[in-house]
Amino acid sequence: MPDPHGASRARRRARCPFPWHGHRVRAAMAKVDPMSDVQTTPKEDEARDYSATLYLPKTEFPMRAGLPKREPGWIAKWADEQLYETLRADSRGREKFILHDGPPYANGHIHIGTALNKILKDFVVRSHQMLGYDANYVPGWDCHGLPIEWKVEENFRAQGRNKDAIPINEFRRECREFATHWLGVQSGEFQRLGVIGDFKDPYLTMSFLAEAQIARELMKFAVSEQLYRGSKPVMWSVVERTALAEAEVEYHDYQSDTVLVAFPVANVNTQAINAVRDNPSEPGSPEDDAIVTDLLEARIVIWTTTPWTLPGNRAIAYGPGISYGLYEVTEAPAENWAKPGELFVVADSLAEQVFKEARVDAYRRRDDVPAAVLAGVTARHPLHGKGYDFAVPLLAGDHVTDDAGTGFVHTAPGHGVEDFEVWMDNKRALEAAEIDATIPYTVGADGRYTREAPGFEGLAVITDEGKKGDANKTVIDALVAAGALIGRGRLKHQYPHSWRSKKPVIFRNTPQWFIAMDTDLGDGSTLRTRSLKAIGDTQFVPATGRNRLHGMIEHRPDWVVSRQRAWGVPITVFVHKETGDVLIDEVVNERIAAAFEAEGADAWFAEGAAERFLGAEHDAADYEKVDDILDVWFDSGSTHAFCLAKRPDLKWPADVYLEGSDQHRGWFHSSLLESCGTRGRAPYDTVITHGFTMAEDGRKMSKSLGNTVAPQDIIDQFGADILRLWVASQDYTDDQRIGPEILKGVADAYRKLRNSIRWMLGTLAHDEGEPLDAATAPELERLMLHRLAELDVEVREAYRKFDYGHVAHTLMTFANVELSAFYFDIRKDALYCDAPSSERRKAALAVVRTLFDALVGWLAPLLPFTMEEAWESRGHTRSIHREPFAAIDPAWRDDALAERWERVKKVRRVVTGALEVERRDKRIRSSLEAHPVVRIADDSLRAAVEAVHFDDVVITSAVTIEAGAPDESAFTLPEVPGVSVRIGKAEGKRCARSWKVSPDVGTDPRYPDLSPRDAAAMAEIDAGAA
RNA sequence: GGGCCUGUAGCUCAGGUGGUUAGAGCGUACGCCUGAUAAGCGUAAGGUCGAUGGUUCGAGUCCAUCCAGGCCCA
Repeated sequence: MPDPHGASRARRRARCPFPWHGHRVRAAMAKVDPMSDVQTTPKEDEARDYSATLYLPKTEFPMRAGLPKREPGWIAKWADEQLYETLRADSRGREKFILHDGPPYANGHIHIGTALNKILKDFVVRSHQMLGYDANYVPGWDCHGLPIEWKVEENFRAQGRNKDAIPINEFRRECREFATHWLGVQSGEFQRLGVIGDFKDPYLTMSFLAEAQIARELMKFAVSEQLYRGSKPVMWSVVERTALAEAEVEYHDYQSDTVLVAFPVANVNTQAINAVRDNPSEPGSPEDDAIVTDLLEARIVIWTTTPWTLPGNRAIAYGPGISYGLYEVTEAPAENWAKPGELFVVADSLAEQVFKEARVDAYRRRDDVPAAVLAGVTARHPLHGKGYDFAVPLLAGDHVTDDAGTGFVHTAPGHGVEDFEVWMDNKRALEAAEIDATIPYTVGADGRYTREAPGFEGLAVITDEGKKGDANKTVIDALVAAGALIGRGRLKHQYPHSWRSKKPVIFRNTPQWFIAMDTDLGDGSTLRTRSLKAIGDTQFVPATGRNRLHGMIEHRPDWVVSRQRAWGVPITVFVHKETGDVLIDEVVNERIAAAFEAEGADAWFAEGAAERFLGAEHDAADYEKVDDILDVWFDSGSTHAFCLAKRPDLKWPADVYLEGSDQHRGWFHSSLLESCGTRGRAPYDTVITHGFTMAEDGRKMSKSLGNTVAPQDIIDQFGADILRLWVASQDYTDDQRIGPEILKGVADAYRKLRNSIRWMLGTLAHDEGEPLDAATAPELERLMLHRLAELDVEVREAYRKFDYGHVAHTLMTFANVELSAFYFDIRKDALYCDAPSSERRKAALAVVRTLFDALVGWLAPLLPFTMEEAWESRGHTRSIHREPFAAIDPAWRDDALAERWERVKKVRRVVTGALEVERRDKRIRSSLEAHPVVRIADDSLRAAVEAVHFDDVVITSAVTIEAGAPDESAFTLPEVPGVSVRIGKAEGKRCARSWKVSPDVGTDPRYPDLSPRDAAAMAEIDAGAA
């Protein structure tokens, strides 16, 4: 049997031994305009090469994008032509759509999460610009704060200079320079991603204007009396005389004294017990009486590794889920601290261990002590009668465990975060019980006891050298003397140390500034109620963000806004030395703000600042100038105030805030509080959150696992548009994944899309701009216009809903399935071969042009580089980014037509299936060799097929449609009942130009090797060239 | 440990109010074309819908528990 396949291969090889030469030859030919390169005198002795007479795709738009190299060129071009400024001018007077930028922190290079964030913002901005808004984007940077201070401090240390020895404004100047450097770096990195915005005039939290406005905002809180001075324990390094953040602390082994201390029960409130009991209908049952009587004789045992905090003790915390017992010591050595007959309350699971440490030989459990009973217990301080005569309430705390200690936690609200929180949570109840909720300042900045630790004043907890002082020993001695100590020991454990001095740190109570969540603002609302209402008025994408933010605001404590730092906006407040009142004077406040606007916040720290700002009206000697720095969250929470509200090219409130979902705790949160406190509503209408970027396996990226992906690497290897397409093809509201396989997939998808655009460009090289007339266009063209009308609605809606995944998936599927594999494939014959005068060809060109304009526009927000390139390749000199989305006539929509074509496509599938069998069995190779005979039982279906050029639709040289029941021996598809297809060989000769097989080839004697259509086309071409 | 959230083919995603053999694109394999050519077309394979238990005539869809992962707290 002959092998036609092999033979044809052999023939090709014989013609050209170097197959790859073909590319060059064809490429060279493709550059020649077929219109001017027509052979006018066909030679009779050899077959004429008609390929030069076809309207083949012709374009300089390369198949391979070379994005990493070429993208910077587009950026330079946009800068040259001042695209951003032009867009603003273009859209002057339009409705504004404002996405307000959440400021990244100005230190270090951007990472993949930052890139995702900025790209998403760019999608929002560009798509709304093309939807017809004035979508102005002003990027911003967060410039103050600790991390920059650390770096600057490090730099000074490298020069052998200590932070304390540097004048504060010199230090601040260095911080400013550091931030300036990094925001410059990041600005370049953002622009490299294709982000468009006002990079020449961004907003900075350290600009003088911002610093002035931030101070103004803070002073608004002072004026409305939402700002108050309270206290809070902070980690304190005695050696360095400074507060430390958690990140500045490292844990090292440390030997601590441990003590078991007994607190005598002072009072048992049976009412309180009953209030907590499951069955309050049985108050004062005999059982309870027994416990109460016993308890009044008993002592509650605590265990601590910091005996020096006992003067600061104000409460005892117990675990509501822990089972406690009342124990009696029955045997103990003489002279033991815990003596036979004494009663102690401890957690059951820890009793054995506690009594062992207390050197008790034998004990017995007398009774249960339910948590409900403990709720009503008040104890006495072990140093009662020596200046510690207050009540020590028992408080429920979820932080209490029964895996170590006694099941009771000695609570000194000034010396621990959890202690502080339990204390504050119970503040109202304590005050109701007439217990003073004030937290004492028992230890000073020098690490020594103050007057508020009676009997121990002046003793050092930690010395200036970082060694243990006498505090522990003295306190323990006092406890022994009071008979309160029942055990002691030593423990080596991990204990926080300063990362600089490596010396141990302590928690000590310090004055701090708070913004009250629950102060009545005069209209019955509080910051909390206002914020919760504002959350209700805000739209969240995804919707779950509302719950998350609501839950946080609902339960958060007052906002601590003070930091004992150097680099930031100061808390510009004066406190009267005697009354402790905050000075409220608008004249002073305005003096401060005006000075900041002119000189920056450094003015607060300049010589004579207090006198300058207080002026003649107030005596500076009467006031304390607060030198604390504002929490940077207050800075960024105020961006709406100094950026949105101040810039005439923006508006307040913003349409959209868009950040990572971690910002529910951060920027969304602080902006909401700030804005509700000063303006009564949120600074945004919509909050969009994105998830986090994970490695390919769905796990967190980490340097140690080596699964990190840097945006710079992706840009260098693939280009920014690939990174952007990655962003667009993910559901950003959830966590995303990235890695080599995923990027390869994105690059593949990009290449396919790019090729479809390239083909359109090549085809449109022959477009002479014949106007589109939908009414007279062939059905197939009208079908494509119908789809455009549908897509127009779909794409615009998806952009309005910020659903970029939907845009990307829809458009890529459309380009692949309906264009490349269907419409383009079918219309190649008409577009390549039809005569210059062909209406069909002109209609197809007009539709391809319309498709191109629509697609390039729709994709421009996602792929700004590639679409600009495509747009320019069409000969446009005006950037695609200045265009609105293409105007699509809604009248193009024709559902009846589309429905008919859906059925035609089904029949097409049967034909394609039948052709595949023929190909597999080597009866045909190209579909143009086939002549399908299609038998259709259903009349309306047959009519639909007959109404179209079905041979074109299935890309065969001929087709026959028959009525009748399906031929069982022919090819059928179960999902398309009533249709059978038999494939015959197309009869006649192959047309040398169109390659279609037809008995009519040679009808025109002038072109014996052509079909009539091609002959007529050639006649026109030859005549035109003559 | 608490709050919020996620888990559908190798990859990226669809799957209103529970209803026949769970879909798409890409990728893969195979075939065709060689006039989109480091391209284009076709066909096919590929899923215990994270797991288990329950509600129901019927669950990817509802409930519970568990597992894995994420963010924020502790």
